[in-house]
Amino acid sequence: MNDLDVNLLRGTLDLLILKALSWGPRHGYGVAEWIEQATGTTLLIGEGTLYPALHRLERQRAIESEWGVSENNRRAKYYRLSREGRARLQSGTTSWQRFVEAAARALGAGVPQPA
Amino acid sequence: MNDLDVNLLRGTLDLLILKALSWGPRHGYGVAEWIEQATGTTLLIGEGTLYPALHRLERQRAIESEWGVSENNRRAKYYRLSREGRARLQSGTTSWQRFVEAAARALGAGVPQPA
DNA sequence: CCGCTCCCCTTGTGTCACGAGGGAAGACGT
DNA sequence: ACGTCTTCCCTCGTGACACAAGGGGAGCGG
Repeated sequence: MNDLDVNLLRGTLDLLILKALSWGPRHGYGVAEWIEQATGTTLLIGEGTLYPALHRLERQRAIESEWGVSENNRRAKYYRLSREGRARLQSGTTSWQRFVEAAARALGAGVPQPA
Repeated sequence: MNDLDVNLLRGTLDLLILKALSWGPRHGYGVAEWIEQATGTTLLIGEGTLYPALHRLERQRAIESEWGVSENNRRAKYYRLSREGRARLQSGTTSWQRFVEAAARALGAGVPQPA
């Protein structure tokens, strides 16, 4: 059905990850779970999407990692928001909203009757 | 300021173009103008972004083109929405809204106090 | 005839979501 | 002891695409 959703994630995924970590450290797997649940299973993040994104954010110093043990007694890498990450979450969310509002306004205007 | 807007256009540009044409034929330049104006100059579409997108949509039979003369007496290619294009505008807008709502819900939840 | 605006186009570059792969290690049943 | 399942990590190749930087032609006003 919705094979068009593709690409929409661009520019939003990073924000979702940062938001997932805004309540405290989480391991990668948990971030994906949070996103799925927080969006009512509308957004499903594959591992091939998630992990590169985490590494990217870490390289950009938006998040920091530390090995630990999960609640299921598994080896897990816990990510935590850095100060820059928190700032980026805020400014990013703001401009995301600006973008969405602008686009929604353009897309939402009255639809002319079809033929 | 907002150098972060980048990438957000992905998956939205096509819809904006289709929407621009939903009121009648327009040439490429006019499409860009419409988008800029309809979004309150929040979204500025470069020509290197616009024309490939138009060609893409035409290749996908969402729009059709025809050479003509602009209101400024210039040679111009006019684009018109096809039936498929109109259908795609509708379904695309719906799933765009679903995506945005889901993301907004996830991003909008209460922000924990910083440190 | 010079510059400006309008209007068209292409190529190269980088980013990135995604699918498909691979692996280790705890838990659990038999 | 030994599959199998789940949790958790990772990488690589591919395709899509926004964007900047180029190039051009043609009307128009000075």
